[in-house]
Amino acid sequence: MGAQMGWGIIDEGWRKGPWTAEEDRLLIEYVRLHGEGRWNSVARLAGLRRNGKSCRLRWVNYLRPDLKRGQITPHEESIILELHARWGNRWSTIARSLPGRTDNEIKNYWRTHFKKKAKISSDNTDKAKNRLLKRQQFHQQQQHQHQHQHQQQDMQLNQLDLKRIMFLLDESEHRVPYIPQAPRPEFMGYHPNTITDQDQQANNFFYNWMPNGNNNSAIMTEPSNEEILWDGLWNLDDFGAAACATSKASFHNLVAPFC
DNA sequence: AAACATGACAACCGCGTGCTT
DNA sequence: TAAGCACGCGGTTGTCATGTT
Repeated sequence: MGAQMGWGIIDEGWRKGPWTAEEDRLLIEYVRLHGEGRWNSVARLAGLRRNGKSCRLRWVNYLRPDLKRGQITPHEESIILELHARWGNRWSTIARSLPGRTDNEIKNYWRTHFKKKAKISSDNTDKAKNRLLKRQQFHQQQQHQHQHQHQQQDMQLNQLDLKRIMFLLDESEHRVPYIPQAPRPEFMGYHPNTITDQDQQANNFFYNWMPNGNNNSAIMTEPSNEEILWDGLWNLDDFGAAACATSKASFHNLVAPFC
């Protein structure tokens, strides 16, 4: 997609656009030798014609060895939804609760999977929002009166949420033996139709770099009841209704009071 | 079969924050 | 204390793949 469409161009001395396998190799080698950070030195020390920002992004989002690859699992999905309900678009905060997932990945996932549903339902939920606002105003008044009490309660809630998230993740780990998939060339940002021997070589380097021995045969178990439930919920037109429907399970602390 | 729409994802950009000098 | 720098974050854009008409 790149060069012919204006990508891969040199801008003020810096290369832009999709990364090549060779660039990845150089960056991985750089981090292996010097560690993360000092991204602005990468160009000089690693011989890359990329600015520090670009290098950091590539490392954080694709090359870090602890990254999961492959589709977001239903359990991760439920966690994303729950944490987004709590924190909003604080993707990095959400990502911290999902080991191996990046803020960029979660952000993209949210935009493509949830935002449209939310938009569709927004018209239907305007009234609900008004109710929510009124309740929040009421709640704020209460908070003035019992601020100290609420602070303590919030701390307890956060701890409970964290525990539940960890539980969901644990459950997920045990039920779904997740095996990170080797990324397709296009996922790596390379041009699938123009992969050279050098690219292939560097790609092999990447596979060896990734832990747990990547292969493409992700093992999936039968979906659990909860997964089926969530799968069904995504198909509901009224997102708000979905949220209320799941209040017992995942939204207990978040939306149940307003349903 | 072609045109168009949508999904998915990589990458860039601008801004805020915190650290260093 | 202020200025400069590095880094991180969230929003946005661009491109290809896939599905639909």
